[in-house]
Amino acid sequence: MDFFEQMGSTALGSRLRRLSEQMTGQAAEVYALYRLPFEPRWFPVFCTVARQPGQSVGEVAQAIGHTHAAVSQVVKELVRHDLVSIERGEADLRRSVVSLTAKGAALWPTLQEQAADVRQATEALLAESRHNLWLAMGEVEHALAQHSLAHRVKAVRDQRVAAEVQVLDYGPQYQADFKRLNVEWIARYFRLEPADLKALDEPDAYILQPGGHIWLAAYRGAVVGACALIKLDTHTYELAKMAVSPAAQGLGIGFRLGEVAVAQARALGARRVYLESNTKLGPALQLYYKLGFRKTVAGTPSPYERCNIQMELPLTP
Amino acid sequence: MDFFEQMGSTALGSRLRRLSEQMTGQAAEVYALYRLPFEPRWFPVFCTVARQPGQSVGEVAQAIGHTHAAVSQVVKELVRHDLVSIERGEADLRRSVVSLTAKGAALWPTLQEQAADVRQATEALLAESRHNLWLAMGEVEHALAQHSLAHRVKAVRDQRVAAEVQVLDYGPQYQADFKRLNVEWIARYFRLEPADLKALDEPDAYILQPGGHIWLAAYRGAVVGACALIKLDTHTYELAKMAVSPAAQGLGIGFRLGEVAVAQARALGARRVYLESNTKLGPALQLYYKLGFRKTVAGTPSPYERCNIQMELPLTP
DNA sequence: CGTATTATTGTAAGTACTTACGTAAGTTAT
DNA sequence: ATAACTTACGTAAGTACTTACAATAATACG
Repeated sequence: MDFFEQMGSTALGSRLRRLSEQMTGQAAEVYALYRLPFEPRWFPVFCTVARQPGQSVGEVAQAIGHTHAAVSQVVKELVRHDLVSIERGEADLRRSVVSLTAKGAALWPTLQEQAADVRQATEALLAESRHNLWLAMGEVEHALAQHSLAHRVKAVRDQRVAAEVQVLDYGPQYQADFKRLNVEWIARYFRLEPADLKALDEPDAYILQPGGHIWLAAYRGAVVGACALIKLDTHTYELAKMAVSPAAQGLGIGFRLGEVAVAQARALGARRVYLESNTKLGPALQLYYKLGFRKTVAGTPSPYERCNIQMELPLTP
Repeated sequence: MDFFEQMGSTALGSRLRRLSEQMTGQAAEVYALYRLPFEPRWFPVFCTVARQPGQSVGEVAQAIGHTHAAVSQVVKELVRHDLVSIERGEADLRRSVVSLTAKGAALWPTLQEQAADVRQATEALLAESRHNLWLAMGEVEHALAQHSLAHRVKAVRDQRVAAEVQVLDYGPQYQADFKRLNVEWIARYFRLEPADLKALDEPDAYILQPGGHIWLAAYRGAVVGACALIKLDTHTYELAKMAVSPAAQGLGIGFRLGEVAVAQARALGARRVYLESNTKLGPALQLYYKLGFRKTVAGTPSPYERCNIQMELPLTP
């Protein structure tokens, strides 16, 4: 038990499960108290049917928030115990329309009475606490519907990672890293082309001298990302050589590099930033989209075979 | 979903379950986010072992509040994934001592980091709500440990039933009920004896005239319980002919009748109330005990074959 | 010292749901 | 009218635990 205390809310899911098991276990005792030949898990289905007979399996599932499969199974059991009966739908023969049998109808008043007692007891239980469990659950469900847990955790991690990621300006000492990171992904998805090697081996001559820029991203002592901005003409720069090592992908490093490059292009007075990519590279395209790039219709021919999509980001001065 | 709104807290268990499922489902997404080859359900076990290696299966189960069987299964899976290893205990060969493998140890820092992120995210999630779910769960768990749900529901029901149960003084119109209720249980557990029939057929002559009393309990328009007080001598009354119809048992009707009888005995100046019963009748003996009766050592011989236990309640004037 | 009891674990089966999938009935497009 | 699809349902299998039971080791008792 001390696990929960130590882990705190990390184990929220486990703890919810444990409490729900405790509750359902005790629910069985409650039925025993009333000596009803009835299992707790039947309650939602039975109750829904009793209140409004003639609903189909799917409708009941909708009402209680379970799957149709679960309802189907419970209904089967209820039929076995002669508490409900099913008929084919009149207009629609696919539907299984459920209604109470005489035995089920006879049970219903007692069950309602018991439900009222349970309700009063749980309401008293909830009222005992300073923090109302029922309302708290409602709030958490609502919050999770807005942003999933994964989304929230990602936000936390991104913030933590952001503090640890450094974007560095290019220097000759990074040429090897620059080449390694790009070769890594090009070789993984395509074939290295001569045009690649020229720029990767001599970034100074092919990128920086013509008025371009290169950045690298360092994370925990390793260089894990790279990105370049190549000058095409006075008003146009190309975002190229974007690479993040697989181990560091998903940490928002590409986005950070892209932001820096776009900011620099804007500072240099560019009217648009252009890029070429391949539709096979889903996550990369998504990143470009998030940076504001949109697909261009017609395009300049590319020196790279692998490029089958062109995007651009117009910059308003 | 409107089921929850309509049923309110009656469905507390179901709702807890649903929320916990939602949480565990999203937990899987979180692991995917970190690209860890790790399943959420392993977490408590793995974490416990990583923190303090060399614990046995039973000890881990104790720490995380699951059964040893669950831990055994998870450990088996973790072994299959080469994350932990098990050895026989040194002093005690029954114990399965669990520790991390090299691969498991390598995973641990990342997992810790992830856990810290999850914790921060869930804490922010909880902080968003006015009613703190974590604290509310703690309070409810505590409250349920004090009194189980069944106990609470029983209290509610007893109160409701008490208002509907009426204890009636005997009149000739109840002779048939008085006989029926007693014959019912005597015939069920034993054989009717001549002494029974005398008192049941002519309660006036055999119970009331000699200075005794008879009460009946009515519940929802039916007479469902009976009980008599027979005068043995100036200072001693016998509690007898206690009967509650099976359908109404467990509603505290016997206790109500017993209380009335004992109060009357006290009002009549009795020093003790005596009764005879049979050890086969467990619930009845429990009722007598709750009323304050205790087993007597030696006893007067009984006219009834079925009596093998005698109890008495001393009354201080 | 042998036997009865207790402790520790693993395995099987159950629980109350889920997801995945197949079948039959209905609906829409050609 | 036929093909292609969508919908409703039931069945099977999975999930993450549980309880029940069996096997083996340790300990207590006479």
